[in-house]
Amino acid sequence: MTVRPTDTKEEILRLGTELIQVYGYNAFSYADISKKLDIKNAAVHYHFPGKEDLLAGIIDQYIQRYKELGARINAPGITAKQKLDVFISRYTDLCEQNKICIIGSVCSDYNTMPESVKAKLGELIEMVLGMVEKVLRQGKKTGELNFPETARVKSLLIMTNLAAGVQLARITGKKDYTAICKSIIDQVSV
Amino acid sequence: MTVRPTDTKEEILRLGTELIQVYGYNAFSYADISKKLDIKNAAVHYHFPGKEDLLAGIIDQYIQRYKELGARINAPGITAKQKLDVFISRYTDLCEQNKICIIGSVCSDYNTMPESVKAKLGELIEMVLGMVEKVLRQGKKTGELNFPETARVKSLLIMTNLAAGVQLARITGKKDYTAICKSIIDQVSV
DNA sequence: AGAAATACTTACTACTTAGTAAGTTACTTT
DNA sequence: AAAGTAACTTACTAAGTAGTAAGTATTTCT
Repeated sequence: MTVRPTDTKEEILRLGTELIQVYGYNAFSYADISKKLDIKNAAVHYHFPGKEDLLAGIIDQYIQRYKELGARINAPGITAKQKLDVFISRYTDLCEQNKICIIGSVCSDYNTMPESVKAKLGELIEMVLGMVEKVLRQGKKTGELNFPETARVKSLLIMTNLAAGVQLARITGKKDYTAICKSIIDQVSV
Repeated sequence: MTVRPTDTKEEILRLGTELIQVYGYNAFSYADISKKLDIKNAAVHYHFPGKEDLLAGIIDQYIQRYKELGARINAPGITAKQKLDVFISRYTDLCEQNKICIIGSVCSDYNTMPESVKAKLGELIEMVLGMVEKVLRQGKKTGELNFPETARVKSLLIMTNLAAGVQLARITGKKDYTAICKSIIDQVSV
């Protein structure tokens, strides 16, 4: 088992993710990727034959990372509030880099995507919502958190606040995003 | 004052708006517009020299319509809750047509836009937020509505719920959007 | 009636787009 | 050592992109 000579494929995924978060899916081309990585555009096609394959790969990687996050979160000794903070901080990180969530970004172009990618995106969203829902439900059960809505609906409210919050921050500034985050915490605090 | 022989310019604005709401700003071309309106693509360029001029025109029209909405809302005899419903129903209409809010749509492509359009988009958002904020503040004052946050922050929370709610509905279905709307109302009810 | 403006069409250009087929290099397996 | 495979590059194509210059028909102004 030798060290991989190159990790071009991973670099493409990384840059592709960034381009979606910064400029949007239909606003970047294979040329943008190949130029920045100093490879030929055919090299990008070698790893991801079509642009939809690249998008599928990016979403797959996102799903994988959320799964890892889920495993980390389930370690003992972490409070529900801390778990919720983990989700919020992912969006805060995006906000600070002037990026937006890929789900929100790709959603604008949703109707230009093939069914296979639409399904993958649905899988990702349901996973994230399910994870937040679980944290909320458990937090409510142990008395750590409190809110009048069901855990499912509260997860919808929180995730829409965060997703649109980072989008808004781009235009009106980060102050609004900060206020949103503070309110999310306040709303579930006992 | 005669009847305009054609209203091509308005048809372009209408179709452009629809294309942004359905496919996204960077996913449609002047050819999409000219084909559907059965005109030549140069005719679109005649009315809107560049694509950014078209986007600016679309946002201007949006601002105009929100101003009209604001005037209608200020008529006597309308309760704060009814006013809030007017805003919500605009998003509900979008949701039913599988469209998303142009603000949310264009936000993905924000960094591909010229400064002039960015400024216009900021103007639109501040206007909408300001209008919702005003409704909330007045409703709280008269005792019609109640919420722990400031009117500004509550308007941020509601608008992010709605904007991301219609985006989400595209992928996970309209049921989630309906639940979000119900919660928004419940949260401000006394 | 003549001039000017409006709202286009015709006919194009330069460029970018995703995508491909065939060749090259270097490492790995047999 | 030969064959195969992985990871590319070279060199191209067909289609689409925004955008323009010049011409035309129709209405409006003077």
